[in-house]
Amino acid sequence: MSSGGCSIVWFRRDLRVEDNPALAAGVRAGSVIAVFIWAPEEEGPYYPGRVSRWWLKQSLSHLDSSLRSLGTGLVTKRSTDSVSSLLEFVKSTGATQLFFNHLYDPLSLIRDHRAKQSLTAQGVTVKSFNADLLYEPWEVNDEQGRPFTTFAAFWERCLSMPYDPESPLLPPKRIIAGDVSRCPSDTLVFEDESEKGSNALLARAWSPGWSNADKALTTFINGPLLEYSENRRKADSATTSFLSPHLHFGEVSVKKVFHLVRIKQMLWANEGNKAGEDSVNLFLESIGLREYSRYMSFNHPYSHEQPLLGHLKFFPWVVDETYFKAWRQGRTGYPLVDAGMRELWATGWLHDRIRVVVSSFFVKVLQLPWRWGMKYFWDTLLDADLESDALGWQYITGTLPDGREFDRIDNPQFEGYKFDPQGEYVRRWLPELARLPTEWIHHPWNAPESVLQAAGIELGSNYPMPIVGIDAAKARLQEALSIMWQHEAASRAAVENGTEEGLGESSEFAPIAFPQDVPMEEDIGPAPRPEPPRNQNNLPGPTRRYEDQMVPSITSLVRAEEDETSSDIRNSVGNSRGEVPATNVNVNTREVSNARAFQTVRGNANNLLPHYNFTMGIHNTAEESTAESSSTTGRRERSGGVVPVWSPAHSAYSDQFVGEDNGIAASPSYLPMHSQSHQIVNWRRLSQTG
DNA sequence: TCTTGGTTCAT
DNA sequence: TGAACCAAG
Repeated sequence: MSSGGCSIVWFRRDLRVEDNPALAAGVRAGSVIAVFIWAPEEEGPYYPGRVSRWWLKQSLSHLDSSLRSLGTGLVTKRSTDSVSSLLEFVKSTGATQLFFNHLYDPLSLIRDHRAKQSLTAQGVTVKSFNADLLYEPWEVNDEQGRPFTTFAAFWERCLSMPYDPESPLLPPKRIIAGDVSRCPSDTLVFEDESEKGSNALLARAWSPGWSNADKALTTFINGPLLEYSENRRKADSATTSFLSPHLHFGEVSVKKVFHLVRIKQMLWANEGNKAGEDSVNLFLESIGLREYSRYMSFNHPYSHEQPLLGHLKFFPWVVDETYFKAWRQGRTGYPLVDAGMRELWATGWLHDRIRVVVSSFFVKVLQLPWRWGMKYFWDTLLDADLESDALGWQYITGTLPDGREFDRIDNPQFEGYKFDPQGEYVRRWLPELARLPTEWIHHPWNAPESVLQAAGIELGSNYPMPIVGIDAAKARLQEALSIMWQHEAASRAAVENGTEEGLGESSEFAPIAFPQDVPMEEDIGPAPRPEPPRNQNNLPGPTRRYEDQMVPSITSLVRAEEDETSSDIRNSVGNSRGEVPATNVNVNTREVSNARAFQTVRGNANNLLPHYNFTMGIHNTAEESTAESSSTTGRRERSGGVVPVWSPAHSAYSDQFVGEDNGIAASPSYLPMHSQSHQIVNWRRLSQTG
């Protein structure tokens, strides 16, 4: 490759030296300057939560020492604008190349594209790579060359691709250090004083860093993997892989995971080990879901803030901060839900099953706006991952074509006996119920008074009554759904009659703000109130609001002319969905031709694009561009000359989903108002078992 | 072997 | 709720 020039390797969520194509490219090209830029403000509302920042800190120092032992250190920079920082790096080091690995969340897609353009304009050669997925999103398409819309089909295709995922790369043997004398590292601050105490506990349970990730992987594959299928019903986390935070920060490569698991798979298949095979399939499926989350994010950049199926726009969410608080604190009166929420609160971790239970309860029983829940997960989960969490919440909320039906409520009582038959999980996290016999552990409200007394429980006092009855919730949900469909129909009619006036302007559909700061209070406080009062419509619930809530809105859109209520979810024809922000204007020819492999973005006057504005006060790149989908079946771009630009997804496909323009004008800047909401968890109050 | 009714489980 | 699976007939 290149002639001993100096290259910058930009680390992000690929904090490993093994199987890191960007690093490998840098090493191949000559001397390397490894950089990490900490610019959390760029993430807008998704400023990483406390536990997540703790992990990042450890992981970076781990990476730094690995790099040092290979010959160079990690240069760290505090910044509010990654791209400017990169330009400064170039200036102060004379680097002639930039290498990095792809990310697929909307902000990264825009930022990385901008980085590529700015640096290219300075004469820097920029190359980017796939280090996060088995296959790039644009490689996986159906027969017609369109993206899949259901997970099963997507995953089946992944597993039967005509070519295997690339084999993982070995770590470099050594790295020639570039000259960094003129760009000293900044000391990055990831935690404040108040967070240190809580963070200290994390180190007991977790070991961030790529080589630890590697150990965790080996341990899992040689141990719990075999029984993964057997154990999946248990609420207890002990049998999970514990890889998700490692994977989130790219400490271990998915390709390597896949590779090693496949080896086991063949082994077990040869032995006729049925349990092993089942387990492998199941585990790979969860890897597949992670892939799918990137796939969805790439194809539908708004899926973290908007329902993909349009009718959900019209769901009348219950806006009740008391409910929200009860849920966060694990005081809903449903033991399984409460145990889960306490575990999350105390450890930043939750078994996947229980994530489904608590989020489903959140959306269907409490009928709180799903993005509140998603934001809370973001703030508290150790493995908080925007794409995965968005997929999960959309699944629960029934806004995916293959998601759960919205109108079926899972009963936490029954789920309790399913996932935690002996009540051990509940007893561990809800000490106040520890003495309750198993017979009543998942429905204490039915227990005879004498039993409660013997167990030292006073319902409504030291453990709450159910915050909402399941029957009441069912009725309320039916009601809400019928309202939703009415509105949906009305809106559709309005669109057809051309009388559509813009729902975004009606106050009824105004965005629902995230509750003012939601710190986890020091004390748990009194039991939440029981049934909410009826409102003026005689709905058995408190205030409802329409429109999907605006909570963590990364971007705000100025509405494109015609399309915000193309809420005909499945069949509407129309080409006006604006989902492609900004490829830039000055795309050089080579890039365009490469980019076309990704179905990229070029001029077509028919497509109106919304103008994209970052509202976080970080940048203001209101770029405009037009889009066209080319039907190229994705050509593989192994050495990656191109940053994946936002995929324009086929209109035929996209029309199944709500237009990714929600018609809501600028949201109030979220971050300034809620900058504290991530530092919330209080450990000391909770039992630390195990 | 084909049917059927009961279970289990949803990405 | 419905598809997929399994045991008994």
